[in-house]
Amino acid sequence: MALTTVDGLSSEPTNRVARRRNQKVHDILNATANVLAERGYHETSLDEIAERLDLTKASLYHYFPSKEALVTACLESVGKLVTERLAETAANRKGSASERLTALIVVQLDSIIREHPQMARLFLQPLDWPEPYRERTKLLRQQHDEVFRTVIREGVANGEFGVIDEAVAVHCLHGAMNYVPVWFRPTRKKDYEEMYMTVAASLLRLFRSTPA
Amino acid sequence: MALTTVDGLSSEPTNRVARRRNQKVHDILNATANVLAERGYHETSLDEIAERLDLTKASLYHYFPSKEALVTACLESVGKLVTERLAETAANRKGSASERLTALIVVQLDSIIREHPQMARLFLQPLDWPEPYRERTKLLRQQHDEVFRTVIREGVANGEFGVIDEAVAVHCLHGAMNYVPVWFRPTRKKDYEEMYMTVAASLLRLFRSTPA
Amino acid sequence: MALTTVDGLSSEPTNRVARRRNQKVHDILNATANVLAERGYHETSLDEIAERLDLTKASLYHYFPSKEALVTACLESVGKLVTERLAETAANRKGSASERLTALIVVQLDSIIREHPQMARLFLQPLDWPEPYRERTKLLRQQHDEVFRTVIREGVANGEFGVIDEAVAVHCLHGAMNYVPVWFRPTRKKDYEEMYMTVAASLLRLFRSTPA
Amino acid sequence: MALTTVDGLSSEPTNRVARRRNQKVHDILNATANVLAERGYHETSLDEIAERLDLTKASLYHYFPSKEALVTACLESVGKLVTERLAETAANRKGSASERLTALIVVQLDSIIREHPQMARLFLQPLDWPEPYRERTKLLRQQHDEVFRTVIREGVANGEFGVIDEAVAVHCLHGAMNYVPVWFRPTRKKDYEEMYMTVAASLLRLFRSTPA
DNA sequence: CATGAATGAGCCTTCATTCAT
DNA sequence: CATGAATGAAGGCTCATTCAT
Repeated sequence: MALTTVDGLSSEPTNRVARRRNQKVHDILNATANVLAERGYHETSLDEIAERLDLTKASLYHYFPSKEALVTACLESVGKLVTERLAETAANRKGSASERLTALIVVQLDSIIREHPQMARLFLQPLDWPEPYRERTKLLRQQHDEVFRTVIREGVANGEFGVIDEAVAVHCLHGAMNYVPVWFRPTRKKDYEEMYMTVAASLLRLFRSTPA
Repeated sequence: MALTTVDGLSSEPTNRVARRRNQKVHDILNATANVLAERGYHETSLDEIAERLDLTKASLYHYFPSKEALVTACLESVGKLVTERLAETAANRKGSASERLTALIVVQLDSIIREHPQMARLFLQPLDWPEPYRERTKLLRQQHDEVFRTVIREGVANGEFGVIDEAVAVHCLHGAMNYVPVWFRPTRKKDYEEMYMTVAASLLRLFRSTPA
Repeated sequence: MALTTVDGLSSEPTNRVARRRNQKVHDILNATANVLAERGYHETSLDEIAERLDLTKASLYHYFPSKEALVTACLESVGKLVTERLAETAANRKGSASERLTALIVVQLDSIIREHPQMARLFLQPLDWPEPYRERTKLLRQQHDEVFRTVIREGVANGEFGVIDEAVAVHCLHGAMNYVPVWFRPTRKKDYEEMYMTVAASLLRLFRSTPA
Repeated sequence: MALTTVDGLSSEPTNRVARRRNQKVHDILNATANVLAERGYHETSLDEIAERLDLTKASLYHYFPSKEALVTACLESVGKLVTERLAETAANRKGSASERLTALIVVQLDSIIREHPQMARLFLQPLDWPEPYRERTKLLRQQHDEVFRTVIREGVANGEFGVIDEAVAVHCLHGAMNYVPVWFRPTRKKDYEEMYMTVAASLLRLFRSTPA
């Protein structure tokens, strides 16, 4: 499974040494994301991450002080990426709220199914992660939520959407979207797009205003 | 092993012994469910289960041949309970499909939030469980799904409901419902009922037929 | 694998209770011998012995105070049986020493291969048994040896046999005989008799006096 | 009990790290061989091996992935050593077949009694080892056998030896030789050599051709 | 007598973490 | 920087043995 890169490192390194280090950190986060996606948190061992990088376990400790720090950094980096991609989509103000929400849903589904499968685990299954991670991932989820909330509020404001309880509706949207990887098994490449649209159309009904 | 009794006295002791054993099995499954709910599968150790029962780890092996067997029995026992409760609710044919689906959602939410918090993990998070459990829990989820599907089909048949894709809609319903424990934090007892109704009302929109 | 009975209990029990107990002890020793023969000492658990008797592990402790006592009793009982059978054979004074030694070898081979396979383990592999057994089995081996020694001495006395060192020759005989179960794999029933005779003929060469 | 070294590592290590590792592996195999020889397979625990090396059990897993792998490596390394020593002896074509077979027997006895007592267990007692080992040790025994067979065949070819059944005779030879550690208890150093010669002389009678 | 229950000690194995080189 | 080595803590499982009923 080829995943896109994962960390958000961007600030230009001051010198070659720092650049090298940043590159390495980037590689490590990438490998971590892959293992996390394939095996799930509890089956992820430092040994496996190190092996994929042709490194030793001990070397990982030069870049991250603990497994927790490594995994947290990985989650935050992936989370940031996904949220940014969503934010870009939301920033395009063209089209109706429905169209824009549909676009967000499609982006989210593509993220957690094809780009960053580990995120589905993160969003969906925080209960199964060890305590230390829960607080941190909560923040990630909130930022992520915010993007959806904005579009939904605009839809409500212009009468296109109508919800009983905004917070609840957003949570339901979230639960439904992140549950997709559990049941979706594509056989053809085309299946992805079809499923994205079907799911989006279904979920839009949570928000569309109903005629009096 | 029953010895042939010479006198006419029926052998009650065997019965009492069996009852005792059943009680103990029941207690063990209960303790297991609790630990599972509190810690999640991967943090659940036989030692902790045993400790809560004032037993040693080894004693658990008198009742279950392995951790896998114990957890599986626990899941199936709770799963059966939940599904039965749902089935009872569905069996009550009074009211519209909407009313009955609402009732199902409320029962399900109450089950996974108050009665059997460990079930949320089961329904929501199969990806993070070790391989041997996935197949078995899949069956449980399917039986569970079936109850909802039946009511939804009836709603569709009588024109009350209209869906784009039944399977997708049911999956979305499930994802949304089982995600509730992740975000819901009640402060007052009354909160539960309110939330149940709000969530149910929101999710019904996934199914209600929209006017042409 | 059906083995013949194993203990040497014979002294007439004084009453019915004692007779019952003796019968039970007899059964237990038999079952133990079977499990020992099939699994070897280290794979033999009290649970398996008990199961074959439709008893519980705890019940075995009514008859033997420990696993060690049970196994020891079993070994001694089987050992006695085998030695007695050998002694009977040796007691028949007809024939040359060669003929009589051949008969002993055949009896011994039949004992450890068909009748009491567990004995082969005992005679051959005392090194792998826990310390407490070694001393006790040593005595058994000596008694067993004695039967062979007697016939061999007679052969030496009448000039039929000639050995360099009697003790060494007897040990060699023993090692060779008890090693047979390791390499012998019969395909037809007839194979047994053929092998017995071939082995006996080969081993007799250890003793037959050589012409000057 | 002091044993000679045990592994066959010879290819010069490329660097100091590799050399260190090889040395450690060598030490571990040695310690394993010692414990195996003293306690037998079933009483051999990783803890005891580790303790003799001033290591923890976990450290052993840096060198061998399992107990089975460790023991197997140990057996193969010792087996190779013994077989090589025998092969060297057999390669010396000087002398009659009798003389050469005598030399082989002496080497074998010295190997299993003084050099590698654990080997006696291996050759003698495969029945008591867990299944996974049996196949592997079978091969070792066959290679080992082959050396003896070659010399015996030569003796037969030149009329010096005459056997009823070659395979049976070789098996008897093996059984007798490997049984020696069970009964031999030396009191003086000189005893070893005396016993070697006595046993060899006795066993040669299994093969020497008898005058018509 | 017989048994179900309970246990303590022991075993193999895994893994995040530390440290000297 | 990188690594091989080492480890402590923990986990699942087995089994001979004890004991109250």
